[in-house]
Amino acid sequence: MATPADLTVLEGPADRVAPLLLGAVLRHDGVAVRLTEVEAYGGADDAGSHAFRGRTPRSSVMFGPPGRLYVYFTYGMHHCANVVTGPEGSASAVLLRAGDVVEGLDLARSRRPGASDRDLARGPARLCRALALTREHDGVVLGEGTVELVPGPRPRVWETGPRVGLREAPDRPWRFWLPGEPSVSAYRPAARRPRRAGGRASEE
DNA sequence: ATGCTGATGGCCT
DNA sequence: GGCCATCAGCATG
Repeated sequence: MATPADLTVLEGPADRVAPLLLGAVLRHDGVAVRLTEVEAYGGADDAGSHAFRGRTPRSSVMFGPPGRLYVYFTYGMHHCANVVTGPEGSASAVLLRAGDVVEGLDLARSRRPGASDRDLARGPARLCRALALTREHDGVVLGEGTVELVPGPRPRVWETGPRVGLREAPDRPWRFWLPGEPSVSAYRPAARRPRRAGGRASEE
């Protein structure tokens, strides 16, 4: 059994920690993923953060100490995982957007039927699926249970841009990724929902 | 390659 | 009741 990974890197604010997680390996239940794309959330004035309007049942883990997983459920079918960073109480976290499967390839394939290897963990919900992370893992302490995070060498280069799928704070370049990685998802501005045509003319 | 859209349910006002 | 830190499928160029 290996010594626990040093996670002191997580103690800083999310936008400073996020790029340092590029290249880190997250392992759970037979599959490990090397992170290639992440996003920072939280802090005092991030309108795009789940914590922006204060502590709620869903976001409460974000307000706790760094080194835990914050996993939420969205769109009625998808899970997304974050690593909570510091300082404690700042409600900061790094969303794990994409990675490469580096262990347990066959298991990951079986969890994502029909997906190409490149797509196995390309996108936050796909990454959770490949790693079998669900709301059951919300709040777990990294390294103490079945979820392990092993930081890699400090990345030397990365790129930044606006976060994906957010209407708020499109100007804040808090998405970080490794250049040239096939598993990095394409940028898409937040979809504005089509309102149902003009009013209530539609029937049921 | 890009673009739209439905699925589907928890979360929050 | 409206809004999603999304994805797959299908359409089109």
